[in-house]
Amino acid sequence: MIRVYNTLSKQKETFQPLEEGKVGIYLCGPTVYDKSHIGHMVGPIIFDTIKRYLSYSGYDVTWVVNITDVDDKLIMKSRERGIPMEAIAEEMTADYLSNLASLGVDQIDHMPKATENIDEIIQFTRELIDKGFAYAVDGDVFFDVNADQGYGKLSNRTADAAQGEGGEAAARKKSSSDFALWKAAKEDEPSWDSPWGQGRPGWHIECSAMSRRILGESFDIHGGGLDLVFPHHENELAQSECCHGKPMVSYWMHNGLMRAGDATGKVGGRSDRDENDSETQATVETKISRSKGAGGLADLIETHGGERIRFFLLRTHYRSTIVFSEAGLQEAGTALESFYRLFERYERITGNCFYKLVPTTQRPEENSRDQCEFLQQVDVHRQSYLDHMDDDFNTGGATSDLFDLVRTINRYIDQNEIEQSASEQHLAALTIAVQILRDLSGILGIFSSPQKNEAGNDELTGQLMELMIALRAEARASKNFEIADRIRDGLAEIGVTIEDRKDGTGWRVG
RNA sequence: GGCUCCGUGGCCAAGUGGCUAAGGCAGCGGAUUGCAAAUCCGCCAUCACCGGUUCGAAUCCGGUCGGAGCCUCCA
Repeated sequence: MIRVYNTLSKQKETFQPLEEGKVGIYLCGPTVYDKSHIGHMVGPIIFDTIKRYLSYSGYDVTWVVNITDVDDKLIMKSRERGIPMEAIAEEMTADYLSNLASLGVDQIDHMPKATENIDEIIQFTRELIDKGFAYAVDGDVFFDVNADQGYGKLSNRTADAAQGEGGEAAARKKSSSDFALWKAAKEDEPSWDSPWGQGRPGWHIECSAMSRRILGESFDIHGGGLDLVFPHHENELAQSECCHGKPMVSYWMHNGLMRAGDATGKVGGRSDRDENDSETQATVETKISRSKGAGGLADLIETHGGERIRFFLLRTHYRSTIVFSEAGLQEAGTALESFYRLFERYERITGNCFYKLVPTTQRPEENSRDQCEFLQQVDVHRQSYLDHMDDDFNTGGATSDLFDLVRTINRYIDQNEIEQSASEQHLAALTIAVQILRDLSGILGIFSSPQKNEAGNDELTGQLMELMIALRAEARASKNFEIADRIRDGLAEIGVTIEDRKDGTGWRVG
C-alpha cells in the first residue's frame, strides 16, 4: 500500500489511482529562458524515481513534463540578446534535456510545449468564458476569481488575500486577484490569433490545457516545486475545476526547494563575483534561484558526475529543503564508493558484471520461502526498502537499506571466504542478493551504467600496473618491505591505491 | 502583517505516540595485514528550550528562542 502526502489535504493519503492499474503524472517543467540550475533538477529526479517505483509496483504510468516556451522572461531575454524567442527556447530546452539525460532522468513520456498547444489553450479559455468564469477586456482575458467558490483551497488563501499581478493590466481587472488567461499582444511581442485579437497565453492556462489533452480532465498526480503552490497551481486548479466541474488531480505533490549553502557563496564551482560587501555573506543560505551564483549545472555534472548528484538529492526526503554544498556532494561521492567496490568484488568472484544484470521490473511477492539465513537478511532489507518507498517515496530511508544490503553481502563474502573458493551454493545466493541490490538501486535510477573513470582505463596503464604489482610482490616475498612500500607510497602519491585482497593484489584510481 | 514549514549525535540525515532513536561521512577501539588500503565487528545522540496531555512523546497541545519558504517572477 503506497501512501502519498497531498498538499491539498496536508496529510498522507492511501494512493488509489482513478483508473485501476494506471497512473497519470503531470510535473511542471521549466520556463526555458535560461540555463537550468541544480534546483531545477530536484523535481525531475524525484518524479523520475516515483515513476520507476510505481512501474515496479505494477502501475502503467504516463508522465508528462511541460516546457513553457512563451512568457515575459523569454520575451525579455529575446530583446536582450537580439534573437528570436524561439531560438532562446530551443537553446535552453536543449540544455535542459541534456542535463536530464546526465542525471538519468529518462522516464518522461510527453514533453508538450506551450507554443504547440495554442489551439487547446484558446479552446480552454473560451470554455471558461462560456461558463462564466472568465471575461475578456480589450484583448485580455482574465479569470474571475470571485466566481470560483473553491478558490484558494490549495494554498489556504482567500481570494482577496491573493493579489494577482499588478501593472497596467490591473486597471482592467474586476478584482485585483484575477489573473490572465490570455494576454493581448504588445508591440513586438510574439503573438497568435485568437477570438480576442492577437495575443499570447497567460502563465497558468497552458498547464490546464495540456494536462487535459494528454491526461484527461482528472488525473492522479500533479507535481512541482513548493514555490509553485501559489499562485501557479492554485490558479491551474481553479481553471480546470471550474471548467470541468470535478477534481483536477487526486494528489498534489510538491518538492522542497534547494538552497545554496557553501560558506564561500559558490554554486556550481563558480566564484561569486558580484558579492563584494563584507563578510556577512559567509553563512548566508538562499534559495538557489535567487543566489547570485546560480547556474553552472553543466560544470557540476562535469566535475561530479550525474550519478553523484542524483544520489545526493535522493538521500534526503523530497519534501524537505536541501542545502546544496560541494562538501555534501563530495560526501555522497565517498558513500557511493562502497557500492562501486562491491560491484568490483562481485565481478572478481563471479566474473559477471553488475551493470549487465537486467533489473527485475516487477515487484516480487512477499518474502521467500525456505532460504538460507543470508538471503533472509537480504529479504529483511529489501522489505524495509519497499516499506520506505511505500511511505510517500521516502528515498532517504530507502538508501539506508541499500547500505545495509551492501554490508550484509560483504559480510557473507567475508565469513564464507567466498573470494578464496566459492561453492555453487554461495555463488547462487550471492547472485540472488546482488540481483536484488540491482533491482532496488535501479528504482532510484542509480548504477544503471558504469561511471566513466577517466584515468587508468587504457591498456598501457594496465600493463604498467601489472608490472608494478609483480615487482612489489617479489619485494614482499623476499621481505624487502622498504622497496615494496616505496612502490605503494609512490603510487599513492600519484593517486593510485594498492589493495592487497584475499584473492590477490588490486589497484584503483582515487 | 497573513499563510506554510523546519530545529534529531562533530557534520549530513531517516523516524511523527510504545521493542535497544535507521543509514551515510568523520572519529575511536578490535579482527585482518609485514605495515597499510579494502572489508567485517564494536563504540559514539534521549531528539532547540520550557510547560502540558498521556500508563507512555523526538513524535500530540501551548509558549519561548532560532532558521527557511510563499504572499511579485521562480523547480
